Amino acid sequence: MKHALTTTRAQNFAAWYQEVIAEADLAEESGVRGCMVIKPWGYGIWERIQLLMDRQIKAAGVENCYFPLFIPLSFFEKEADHVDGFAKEMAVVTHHRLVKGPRGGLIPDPHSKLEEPLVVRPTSETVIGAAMSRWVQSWRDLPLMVNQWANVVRWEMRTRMFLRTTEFLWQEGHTAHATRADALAETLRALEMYRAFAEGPLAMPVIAGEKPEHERFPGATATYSIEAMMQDGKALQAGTSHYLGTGFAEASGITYQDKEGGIQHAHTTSWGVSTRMIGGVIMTHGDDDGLRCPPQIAPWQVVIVPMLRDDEGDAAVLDYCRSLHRELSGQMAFGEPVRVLIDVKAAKAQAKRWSWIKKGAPIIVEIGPRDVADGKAAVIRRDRLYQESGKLATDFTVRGELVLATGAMLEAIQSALHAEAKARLDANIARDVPDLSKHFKGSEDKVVGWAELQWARPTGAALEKIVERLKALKLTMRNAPLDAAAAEGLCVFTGEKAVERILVGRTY
RNA sequence: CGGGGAGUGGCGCAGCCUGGUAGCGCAUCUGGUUUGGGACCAGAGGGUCGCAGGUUCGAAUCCUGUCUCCCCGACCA
Repeated sequence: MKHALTTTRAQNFAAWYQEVIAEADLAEESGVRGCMVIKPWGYGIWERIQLLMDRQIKAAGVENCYFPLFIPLSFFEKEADHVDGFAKEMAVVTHHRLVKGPRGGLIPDPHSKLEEPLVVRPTSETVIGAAMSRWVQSWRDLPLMVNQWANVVRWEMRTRMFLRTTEFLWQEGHTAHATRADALAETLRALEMYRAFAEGPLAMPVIAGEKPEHERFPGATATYSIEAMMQDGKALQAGTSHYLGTGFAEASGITYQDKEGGIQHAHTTSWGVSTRMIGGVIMTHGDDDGLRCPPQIAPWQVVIVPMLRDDEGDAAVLDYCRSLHRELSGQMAFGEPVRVLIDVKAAKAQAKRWSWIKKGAPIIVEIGPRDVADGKAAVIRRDRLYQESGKLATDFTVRGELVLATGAMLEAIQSALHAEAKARLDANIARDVPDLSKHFKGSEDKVVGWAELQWARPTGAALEKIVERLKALKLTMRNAPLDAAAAEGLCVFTGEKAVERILVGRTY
């Protein structure tokens, strides 16, 4: 069977990933280190993610706002762990004007040097904390819950499109609460929102759990994540939610007067998901013909491709497409009107078909003169592209039947993608692993997945030793699943009594 | 940042060692024949070789610097 991509997942997963991004027109290199241009199809997916996530955020009573891109350096110096975590990856603005340099070209004007350098935000706890300190006076001001959709910059050593870019787009929620219990509840509420979002609109099964101590967000008291398994068995951290304790409140002076008249520090949280999720969707649902975009986040769910012949028959084909477009757009899927596009681009029908296959449009409908005559439509479902014979599975359906079936078909595609990924996740978590190095041997070339281990959760030097041991096997601890069974055996690392179960695996 | 590889029409590459002002495939455009698994034939357009210096009569080719990309490590949403 001939596939649309030249590199298959089995041959070279990393090269395949890049080819999908290029061939599906999701993004391209920009010429600026680690920064990408997100193209319309890729950005359209992000807009769908934004729209659906934003509804969830608002439904939880969190309000959107916007904070500055530039953060005074001194803000970062207030929280010691936070600085340590981010210091080595900051973009810093030191000047505000350019002048002609001695050797031609432009250089920063020495006279325009800033009194205090500005950092391009890598995350906004510090600025938002400063605002919260002004906004919060009384227990009546709590909880204070805000969110912003923004870009952030982290100067990473090594970048990969969508997965780790120097600049990325995300959503960051920041909340302040009166008590630890309230803040923890909000942290877990956000985590559950992410879990449900990944499993729903993204059709991407994940494990929600708590990060071990050494994997926490800089400055956090507790960090939770959702972890997705890519088709090569590696883990992708697809969202995080942090309980920040009172550390940031102390650093920023977020205090309130309680009912008894005493002054208290607020308990804060932060939580975010980013454009990385698109990378996760690619590596979860992509196949050797490109992306398979889950219908809920597909910018276009149904693409009608007219088969035009540059003759007098074209007008009838286009008319037919337009009325079909009207009928399909009147259908509902996932509680929203179906998003339908007629691809009228002046390109050959076959070329258009393959471009939409590579982009992963869930349903492709081809209309030629024969369909107009028969009152039918040729339907291709992206999740089941081929027949057993290896031929494209094109279903010639009566037009009216297609219209009525479309909503259910989109929902079926969404479920099928999720079920496929869920089966893979479940099949690749090993629960009885006596010998880690043996188990993960060759995991670079074959899918090994993760191991769920019982451990004693030691701290300090004992933990460091375990981390080093895992590192030698290229493994990291992902999270301790919230819904895991209680530990009942001995720690695989120390032999002590185990206190929880933790996932380990290779990661992106 | 350390080790390795690479930047040549939109994309993928050859040419570089042994300097003499660019070539191939795909894509694009035009015309014709085609048309439900990525059509065929004929013709045409498009690059000064990542960028900046240097050596030379002459640089894609040699030298230096620099930027970017890919792979491996350290770092990470």
